[in-house]
Amino acid sequence: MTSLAEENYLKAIYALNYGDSMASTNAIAERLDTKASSVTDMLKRLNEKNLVNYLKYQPATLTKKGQTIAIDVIRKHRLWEFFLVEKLKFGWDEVHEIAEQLEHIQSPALINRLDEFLNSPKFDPHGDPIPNKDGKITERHEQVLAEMDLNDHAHIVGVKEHSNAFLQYLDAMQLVLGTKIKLINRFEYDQSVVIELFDSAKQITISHEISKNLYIKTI
Amino acid sequence: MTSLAEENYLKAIYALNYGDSMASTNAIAERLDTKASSVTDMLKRLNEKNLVNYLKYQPATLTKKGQTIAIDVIRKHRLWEFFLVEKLKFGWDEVHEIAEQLEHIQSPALINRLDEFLNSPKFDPHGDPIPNKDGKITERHEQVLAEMDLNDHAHIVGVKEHSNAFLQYLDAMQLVLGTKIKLINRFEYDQSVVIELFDSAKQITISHEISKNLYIKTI
DNA sequence: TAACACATTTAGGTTAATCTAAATAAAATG
DNA sequence: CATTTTATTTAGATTAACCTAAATGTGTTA
Repeated sequence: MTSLAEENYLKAIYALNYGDSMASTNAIAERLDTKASSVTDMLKRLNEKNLVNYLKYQPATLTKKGQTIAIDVIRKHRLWEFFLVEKLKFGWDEVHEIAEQLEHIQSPALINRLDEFLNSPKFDPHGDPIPNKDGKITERHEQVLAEMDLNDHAHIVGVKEHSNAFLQYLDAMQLVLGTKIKLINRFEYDQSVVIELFDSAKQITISHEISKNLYIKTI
Repeated sequence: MTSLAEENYLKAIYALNYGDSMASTNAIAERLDTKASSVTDMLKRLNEKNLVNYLKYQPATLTKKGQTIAIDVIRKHRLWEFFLVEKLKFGWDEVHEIAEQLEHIQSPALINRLDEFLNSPKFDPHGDPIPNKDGKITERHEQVLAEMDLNDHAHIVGVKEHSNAFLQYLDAMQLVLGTKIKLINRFEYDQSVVIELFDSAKQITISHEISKNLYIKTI
């Protein structure tokens, strides 16, 4: 049995090992808002339990067992987020904290039934893929709005940033998932872009900071 | 903030103070499957936090604050049970353990939206009343099948026992909530009763042990 | 490569929640 | 009502998860 704290460590280590980043003691500590010494403590325990590969002074990685648990927690998190938005009508900026609690409920039957009830959604409200029952994740080699070509058409399919401030900005700009856009112009000066929203036929300007964090799929 | 353990103690004390029973140290220990010394410890802490009235060697009662929390946890438990049965299609004998976990999720917004989503149900799948947002419980001065008069008609509206064995027995006998029955006969010898099920027009015999634990409402 | 900065670990505590064993109070009984 | 039984509390440990402060290792730079 894995405790709530352990699950959070596994999730953090999983997330930190994405791309070229590593799960160093300090990185984990910052992510979990705790102290480095506490992390060392926990890494030893998780290593003992065969959930984490840990050698003094080196970044941690997940064992097969640890990864299975981490992905299961992520599956639960994203399924609950989908439920909260689709069924309970929460905004996509309101669900993270609640899902952080719900993801720790231990009941395979519950998650299977929830998945069925929701018709096995493939993506959560932020466009992140929901791992399936066997832990398989359909990783989308996403393209980001900042890399889009002039005059191309695309759908918004996800966000790279998950902060409430960012999500609320997108809401205000009507840049929700599924929105169809066209790239009208890009300014060399600051890499800001002008896009057209198909539904409203409006044109808006977007900073590089924003366009870097919006996943799109060209049509 | 109240911890998971504290919430479970409050719930136990609330339940044990029902009717003429009392929340003695031993009674709480048995209910929570823990040791009496642990209970004494916790009672001191809860008393310190003004959630429980506790004097050495005397049974505990809840303060106003403690009762509010206990009822809120019960509200969450029963709403989740309703969700699990109505939406996720669990059997009424499968939901208790899952709801024991879900009841500790802290998010007033979540419970309000869940309540709305479920159309503010008044009773959970076992016929127990669901406290409303203000903590008000519509206590039904229930009559039990064992006290029913000959030839009277009634609906089954709840169970007094919640064990899986009992619920599964009722399922097998088709004695689910809402079932319409008529009392055909009562045997003085062992207080067993013969009832007729309206839907199937079948007659079945039921032991006193069962009829004592089935709430009914006469028509 | 010696010295420094920074990352990490160790040592030693703390807190909530539990336990066992021993002590004490309350209740029951002859 | 004295004694025994039972309930409850106290004393002292334990465990997971955290902390602070000190020590030590690693990597970078002069």
